[in-house]
Amino acid sequence: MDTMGENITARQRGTDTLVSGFSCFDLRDTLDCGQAFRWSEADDGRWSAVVGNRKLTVALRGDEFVLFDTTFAEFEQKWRSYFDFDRDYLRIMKAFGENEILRDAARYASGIRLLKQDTWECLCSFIISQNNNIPRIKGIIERLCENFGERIEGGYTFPSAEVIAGLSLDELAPLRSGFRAKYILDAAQKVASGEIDLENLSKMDSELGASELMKIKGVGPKVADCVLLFGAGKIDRCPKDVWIKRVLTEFFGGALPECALPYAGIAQQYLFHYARTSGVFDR
DNA sequence: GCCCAGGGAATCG
DNA sequence: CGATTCCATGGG
Repeated sequence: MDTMGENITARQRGTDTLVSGFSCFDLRDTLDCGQAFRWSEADDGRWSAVVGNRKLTVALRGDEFVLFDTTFAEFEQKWRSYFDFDRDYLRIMKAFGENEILRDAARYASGIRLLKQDTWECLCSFIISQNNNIPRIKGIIERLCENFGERIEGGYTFPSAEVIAGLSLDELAPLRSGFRAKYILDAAQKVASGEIDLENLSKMDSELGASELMKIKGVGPKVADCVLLFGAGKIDRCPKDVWIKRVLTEFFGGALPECALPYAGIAQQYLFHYARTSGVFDR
């Protein structure tokens, strides 16, 4: 099974939860690779983000992953699936070994894990991502949360579709999101009204889910695939952004190799990171 | 000033 | 159909 885990162990120590037994995990690779936009690193090496209704702070210490101010029960209920600890990344990387480029990319980006994010936040974030760069995407999302999210200890939550749906285009102006503001509004209205049911996506056929999502203005194949992959657990989706298109044409003759297809989303993450930051395309 | 950025809609031919 | 062009904004 592709969901078989790595036999990780988690235990509570004081107010923190400690996890060990995973094989592939690097915080920068995972939290700053462009799949999620709210994580940031502090001077002491800890990473923090508001996830759902609370702010979470984590760190990697040796071979242990620390979740601060977290109970074991909360880890089991929320963070275990958020950090994708029920997946055997080592076995997937082994499968990728059949292809040389994929093997290199997987080795280069081996610290990436897929984060299971909130579907609505994911939809909104990747609408904002279109024809945009990552630092600016982060800025727009930050302003979205500060302006319309709920104030909590240490930050702001991501505003609900219902809250956004009640706003006007003028009220979204402070985001400075450009032409994307009307897309954010259309997404919020379709979700809040129930016209689009994001909760169903994980159970739905992926192609059907994609066409549902593409009813939203500003959502095309790429954004839809990002929502399915990062927000609905559809591991076989491969969002085709400019980098992946370039990798596919220059290295793979247009499509991912057979060995990558069951985990196309993970291959996509490895290749995206590899293409963008390793310098393979520089020359 | 010019280019581009985790695309997609509108408008061509 | 496929191929261009435009879209707001900000950083290099």
